[in-house]
Amino acid sequence: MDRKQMTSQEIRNSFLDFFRSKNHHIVPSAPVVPQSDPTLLFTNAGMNQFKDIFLGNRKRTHPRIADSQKCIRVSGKHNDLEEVGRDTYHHTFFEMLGNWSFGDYFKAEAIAWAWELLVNVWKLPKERLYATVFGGDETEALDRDEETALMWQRMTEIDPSHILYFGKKDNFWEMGESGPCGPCSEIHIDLGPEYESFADPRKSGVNTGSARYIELWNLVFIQYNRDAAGKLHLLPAKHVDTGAGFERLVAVLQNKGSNYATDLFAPIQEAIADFTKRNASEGGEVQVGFNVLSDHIRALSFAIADGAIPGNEGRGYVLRRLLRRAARFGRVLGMQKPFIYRLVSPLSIVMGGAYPEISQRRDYIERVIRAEEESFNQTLDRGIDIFESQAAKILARGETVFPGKDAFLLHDTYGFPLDLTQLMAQEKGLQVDASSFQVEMEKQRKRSTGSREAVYQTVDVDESLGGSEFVGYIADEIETQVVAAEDKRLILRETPFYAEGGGQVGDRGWIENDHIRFQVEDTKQIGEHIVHFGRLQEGSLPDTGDPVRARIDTARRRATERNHTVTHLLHKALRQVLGEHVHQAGSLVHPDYMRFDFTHYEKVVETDLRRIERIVNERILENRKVSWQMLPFKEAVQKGAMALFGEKYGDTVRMVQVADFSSELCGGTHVRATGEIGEFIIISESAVAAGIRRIEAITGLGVYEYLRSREETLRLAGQVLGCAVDEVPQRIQSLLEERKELDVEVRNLRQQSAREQVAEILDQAVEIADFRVAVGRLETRTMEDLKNAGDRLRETMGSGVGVLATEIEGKANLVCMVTRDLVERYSLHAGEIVKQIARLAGGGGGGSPHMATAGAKSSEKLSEALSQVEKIVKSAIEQVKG
RNA sequence: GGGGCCGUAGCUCAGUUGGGAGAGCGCUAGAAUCGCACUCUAGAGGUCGUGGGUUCGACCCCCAUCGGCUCCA
Repeated sequence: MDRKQMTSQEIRNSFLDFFRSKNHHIVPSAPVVPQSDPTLLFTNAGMNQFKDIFLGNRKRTHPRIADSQKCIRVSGKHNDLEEVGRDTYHHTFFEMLGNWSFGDYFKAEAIAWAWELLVNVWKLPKERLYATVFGGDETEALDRDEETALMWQRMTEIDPSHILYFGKKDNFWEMGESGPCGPCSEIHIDLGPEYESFADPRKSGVNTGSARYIELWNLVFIQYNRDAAGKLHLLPAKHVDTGAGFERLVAVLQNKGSNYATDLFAPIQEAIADFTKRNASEGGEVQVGFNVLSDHIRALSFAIADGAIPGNEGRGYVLRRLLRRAARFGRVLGMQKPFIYRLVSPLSIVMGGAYPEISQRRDYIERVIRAEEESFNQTLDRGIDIFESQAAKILARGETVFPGKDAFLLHDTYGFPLDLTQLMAQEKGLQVDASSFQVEMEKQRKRSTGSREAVYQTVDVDESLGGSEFVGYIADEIETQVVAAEDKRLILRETPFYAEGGGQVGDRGWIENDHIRFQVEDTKQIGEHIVHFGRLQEGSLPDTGDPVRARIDTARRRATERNHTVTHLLHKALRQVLGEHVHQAGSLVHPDYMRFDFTHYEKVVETDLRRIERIVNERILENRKVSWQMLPFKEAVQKGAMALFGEKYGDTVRMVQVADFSSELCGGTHVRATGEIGEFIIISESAVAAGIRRIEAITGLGVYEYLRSREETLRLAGQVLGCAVDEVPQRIQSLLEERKELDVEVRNLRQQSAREQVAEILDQAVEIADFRVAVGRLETRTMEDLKNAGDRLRETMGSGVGVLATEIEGKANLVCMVTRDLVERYSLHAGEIVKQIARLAGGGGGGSPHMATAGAKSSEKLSEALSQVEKIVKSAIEQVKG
């Protein structure tokens, strides 16, 4: 093949340039961590960010769009994590090139352009290209997609014998259980016989799993909507959704047999070779290790850059698993200490150009990865300890099998990987029972098969009335019309209600007219509609078009605004005091308080907190003007507006400014001038996760109430202590000291009293055989005292049995002592003796041979029981003698 | 979302049918030394994660809850 070799960067750009020339609007990649889709762990396909358009929840902004989308896939039917790194083309992180038509062009253009780009621009040999077409499905009553096949023949120079039909599994695309779907057409390339992975080439071909034929591009023609019942309906507007796996494309265009050999991975692999002094060409597990590390570092870095953090659930747990798998292969390469974080640097060189978040957040990504590597080492150390003691037991029994159950326990409870267990077992000459391990694993899978189906919320709206214009920046109430009404949900043409977003909670309030009164409890955005959730207090559900007055709870909104604006002040103050590495990592703006999460590697010291608090309060006192404007994204960034990483912004953005101090992109509502905030205090500073701190604070009347209640508490303390408020700490100090002295004194007195009482009881002791039995009641306050008295008795009586009793809160308490010599000589057992006494008193007890305690609910029969002690001891001795 | 394990002294952890809260390291003081380290002796330090319940009695059993670790989705 004669072709100028393009770099990956050039290939990416040429794709975008090509579609730009076909009137496509180029958009940036959405974050890999979805901001507003809880059904999705990670962005896993190019179409994710356009889902709402397909569902009809959001209007298109452009009829034609193209982009390169970063994606992460770690589980799913064709993506087993354990396989990544073992072949040449599966990845956890990949880029998906795509072009879209929203109700604009359809099959013909999609096919023609794909062909043009592959053959004319990228110069791929046309005789090696194949096209697959949907072959119909009887159960769905769908015909063969002959239209598409015909277009391939007419519009391209493809070899007609290379047009192949496949079934629903390969050539019918669906988003989920329900929703938009349609047939698709894939383009595959034959890399040549040298890539054949089957012994018998006759079995090989497109869609057989042979490494020789690989898919380059999938063109999806969305023309149906599957309803909840599973039935297909033709869509009024047809869409095109295409996806080309970037890494494969680069491998093909750069003539490499493996994605890992392309310039996307090579620099990372070189760095690995440099650190480990090993070489991927050694093959086997070493090569797999190189692949795994260079793959996983991409997924980890991009996810962390977009705001995800390793943790123990959800997407955080996915990251943790990726890192641990990488670390495990690091060990294969002889690396015991953290080093994976050092791969962020070569990655940033490769990808930093196309995705600046990687180079900009490099330090932070490295810190997060390193911390996680260190924590994994701890997990391993713990696992090794457990394995060693387990293995020692097995060896001691002379066995050679390490039970699968134990291996599973190590894996399940302590996170110790099976292959490590196997390796360590081997070194000790043990064999892990892998099949019973798998049995346990299967049980666990069955246990947790909690079906979680994706639920897509949609709303039916009469589009002719327009819908959901937010006017809340300037108005608290407005006369408008109902656009849609459902049980507990209302949509208006215009609304002053702020929908939950950007950390700010949704507004509450009322929607009413002469006939109805609807109380709004929360406001949320679904697609492009602002939905008012609440309940009808009066009247019945309004009709579409009915006039209503919408009115927010202004007191609540004003309080929320104070907390929102102060978030911006705090953000800026944090950066001034702690440094520019501080980035917002989440926030909650509530009427009662605000919560602000930000990136910072250590606890914020008290003096810094006070400085931050002071800066914010100074800005409040200066009563600076707060203003906002809509402007193009690029312009806003040029003006120095702070944008959040991982946040998806449109072309035009809203910039909120606090005069000469802060400037942020933000859709939330704010006070008009900082003076409205009143006052600001930080309530707490804490850790959320490694590298993320959280500040909680309050403003306005909240501060007043907080300080008032503190003041009241302090005042009460002073009152109780009988001193001035200022003297409270001192007073407490001296009281504590006094208390300590009294404690000592009381203890001495009690001991003295116990000594006297014990001496008296000892005087009245009875001789049995060659020892004494002392029985008596005394006055003590606690069980502790009684036990101490017992100790005293045993120490002074030399050889004997002592039973002491007391009454505490109406209950009988007993303690029985037997001196050591009697325990040995007569096998006397204090526990047994006390049990019998307690039974007589209507209670229970027990203990060790030399000391035991017992009790009963009432002390009524106590004296009677004590009178039997002598008898009980005697019979105990006789049993031994006899 | 469903499981498993763990929260005991400043740190690492023991604590076995429910019957007096422990060890090692660290800390303080003393002995020894010219001084330090080592050593020896003594001591301080515990709401046994939190809240309920069962029991005469709970670190231990039951329920709830919070936090950490971990596996599966």
